[in-house]
Amino acid sequence: MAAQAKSINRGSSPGRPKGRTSSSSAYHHGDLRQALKEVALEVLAGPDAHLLSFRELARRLGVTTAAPYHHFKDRADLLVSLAIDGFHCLHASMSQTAEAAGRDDSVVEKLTLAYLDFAYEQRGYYCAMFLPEVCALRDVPELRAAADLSFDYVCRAILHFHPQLAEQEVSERAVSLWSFLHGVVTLRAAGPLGRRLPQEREREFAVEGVWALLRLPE
Amino acid sequence: MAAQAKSINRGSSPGRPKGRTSSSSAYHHGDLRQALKEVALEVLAGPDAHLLSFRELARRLGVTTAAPYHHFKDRADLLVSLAIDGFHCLHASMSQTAEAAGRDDSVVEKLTLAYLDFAYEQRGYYCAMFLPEVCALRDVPELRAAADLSFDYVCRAILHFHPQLAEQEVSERAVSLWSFLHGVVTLRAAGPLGRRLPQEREREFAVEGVWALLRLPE
DNA sequence: ATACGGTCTAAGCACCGCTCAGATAGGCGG
DNA sequence: CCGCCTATCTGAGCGGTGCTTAGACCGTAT
Repeated sequence: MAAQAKSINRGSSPGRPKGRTSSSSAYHHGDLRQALKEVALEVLAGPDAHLLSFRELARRLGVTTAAPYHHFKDRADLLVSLAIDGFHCLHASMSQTAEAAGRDDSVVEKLTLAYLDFAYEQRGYYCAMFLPEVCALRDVPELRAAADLSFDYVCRAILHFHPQLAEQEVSERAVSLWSFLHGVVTLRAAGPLGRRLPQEREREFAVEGVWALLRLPE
Repeated sequence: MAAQAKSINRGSSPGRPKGRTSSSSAYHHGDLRQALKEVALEVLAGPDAHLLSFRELARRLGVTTAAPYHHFKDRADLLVSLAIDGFHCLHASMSQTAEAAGRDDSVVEKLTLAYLDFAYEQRGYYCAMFLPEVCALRDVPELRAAADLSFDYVCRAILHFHPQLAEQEVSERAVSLWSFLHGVVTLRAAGPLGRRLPQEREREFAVEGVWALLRLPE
């Protein structure tokens, strides 16, 4: 060890913010807040997500362990921030999908696949969104609002198929779809699905399940 | 040399194992391994599950921080041990339920409710079973075997309702039921269900969802 | 009675989250 | 131009954590 951390951005010229990094609050690092979020996402998406630590993030970015605390109140603050971004991202993904799909029944299938794609391709976000420590803070208004954005979108999609349903019933239907898909994703990540449900069957399987839950007797 | 262990419980009477704690391998503590599991379950079931630590458990039991390592290889070893117990417990619960229910359709409802009851009443076990760090170790043969016990039980129950289904299809159906129920439990614990699905509707709601998934077109 | 093995303690290493005093850099009014 | 102000970052440090090691202790087998 030693060496390395000694003087990284102190070498010759003083300013790290060299080329005026285009935008943001460029200072020593450039935009440490954004950089922290990006690196955290990478770690969350990896296999060793549970050992995500502020110190590790700081190390990767070449700053001291105290630096992150000028951009996030604490560890949970960063995770909640990522979860909010994640819900916005999921909502955007579903909106785009539905818009491109038109009004026929295929939208159900497309939205289902969009959810799965988001969960797997944006695994960092998905993890942050459903991390126990984040869920425990669901009272944070911004987080709740972001989550409602996605949920309400699903509700509207259901209402389009069952215009006669009462609000409470629509809401329940949405919960049941979300529970099913979240369960599939979680159990896949947890491992036990590996042997019982081949990966290549999963998407078709999920769509079938969603249809079954949508067609519940009314 | 030097040092010499001060002698803490050497004072007057030597024995820690005083009252001959009734059974088990009574030594200093009595049965530290079992005691660790029980206290860990309590912590896991509580709201601050994420700060379960060996040191905390040792503190609660009045032993030093190194003592637990003579009974469990490491933290994960204890958690896996609890998860195995949990799967056995779930299997036992489902078996009893089904046996008491007879052969009619009501068994589906009873098994569904048994799963929910287990998840909520044995929250410590349920948490241990689906903790990310535990799921990552699903290769441990004993853990896999315990999990298969419950899963295969569900498969047999499905086969009873759809005798003509191929093995792969039965397995998929079981996955879909499990995903749905696990999703409901997880989202309930995560928070977002709170406002969308009243607690008193949850059991009925879960049964309806299970029926829908069971009746999938074949 | 002695040797032995399972159980526990004491001490310590490396890592973690988080805090605080102070150095540094850039923007502001004078 | 200067000096001040604020945001940012560093270095050091506190208490907590997982895990290891050396040694003390107990109960039992020999």
